Amino acid sequence: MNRTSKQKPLTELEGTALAIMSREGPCTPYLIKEAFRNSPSEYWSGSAGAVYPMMKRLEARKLIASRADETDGRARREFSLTAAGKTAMKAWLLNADRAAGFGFDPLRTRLFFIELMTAEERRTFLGKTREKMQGGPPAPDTDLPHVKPLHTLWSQYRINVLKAFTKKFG
Amino acid sequence: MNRTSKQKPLTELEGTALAIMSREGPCTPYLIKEAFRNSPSEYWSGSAGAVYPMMKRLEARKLIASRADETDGRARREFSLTAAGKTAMKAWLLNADRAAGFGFDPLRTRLFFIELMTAEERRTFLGKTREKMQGGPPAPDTDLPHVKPLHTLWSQYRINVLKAFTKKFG
DNA sequence: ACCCACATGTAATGGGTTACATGATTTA
DNA sequence: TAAATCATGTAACCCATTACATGTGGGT
Repeated sequence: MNRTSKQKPLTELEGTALAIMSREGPCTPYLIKEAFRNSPSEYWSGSAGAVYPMMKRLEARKLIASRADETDGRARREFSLTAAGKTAMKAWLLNADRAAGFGFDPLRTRLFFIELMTAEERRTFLGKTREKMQGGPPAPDTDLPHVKPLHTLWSQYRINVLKAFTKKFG
Repeated sequence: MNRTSKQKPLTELEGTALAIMSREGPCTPYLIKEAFRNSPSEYWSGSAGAVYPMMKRLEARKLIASRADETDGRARREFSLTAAGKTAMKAWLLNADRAAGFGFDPLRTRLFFIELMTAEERRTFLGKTREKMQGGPPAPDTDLPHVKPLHTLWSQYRINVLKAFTKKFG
């Protein structure tokens, strides 16, 4: 058993941050923070209090390395992946057990308790939710060819589950 | 503005716990804990350290009330919803803004970074993930007519997204 | 001049995880 | 009788949220 396999596994936040750095090249914690904040998912808050300490942790674990960048008056720090960081990122990314997990869905949770709604509440709830989902957050702005289709596919899938469920139990 | 609208909103854990109590009638924290633990989603850990303190919080907020139950030698406490608890539960359950949110999905997160995988890693990852999803957790055992279909529907749709994505970008 | 975006961080607080501690009852 | 399940809880630790603090640079 080598050293890396003894390391405790990355959290989803940490793994995603490493993946962003791998995609974007050297970047500031601010960019990472904004990437989370701009995510269509409310799960990723992108708060400074979460991101800056996490970067410190990742640096302490030597998965990223920083250098100061003083091209202008602004105090910037740029972080890049170390070799160990890339290995850890790959292990996180390719973790099929994690990937297969259900995660958390606020709609799914509520639909499991649909019997607690009256007929009218049910109608209103399903209608409103569908509206809000159809006018949901826009696809992220990127050049990568798979990102927008994935966003669309996922949004559509959730709307379709809601439609199918409504037909049966609405 | 009345008193309840000033209360800070329930977390998903708290809302779900109230919904379980509403569905099951008076129940022990142990039952609540097990309900979370048996959830197909890894998001709901169902740890004692999360559930017991939460019940204490909900009782302090007078959303639930407890009475001792000493029918046998075991020290049991049973909690039931108060009127305020039912109101709070309904507000949580019918929150369409929350319901429409993306939540968190470990597969979606990883697919957004598919370009960081080599062709072979991609094949292996997509294949393994699909297998694990198809042999996923069984539908919860219940008499409620909508629960099993919802579980099936959700699992199937998620597998279909993976299939569609694989066809385009695998 | 003023505001917004860029940019970095910390302090207090809240709450979840892991591990521990205890004891009764059921099942193999 | 030994193990698993029922049943309740706490303590130490970790980490995310909210709010605060500070300062630069660009646009109107």
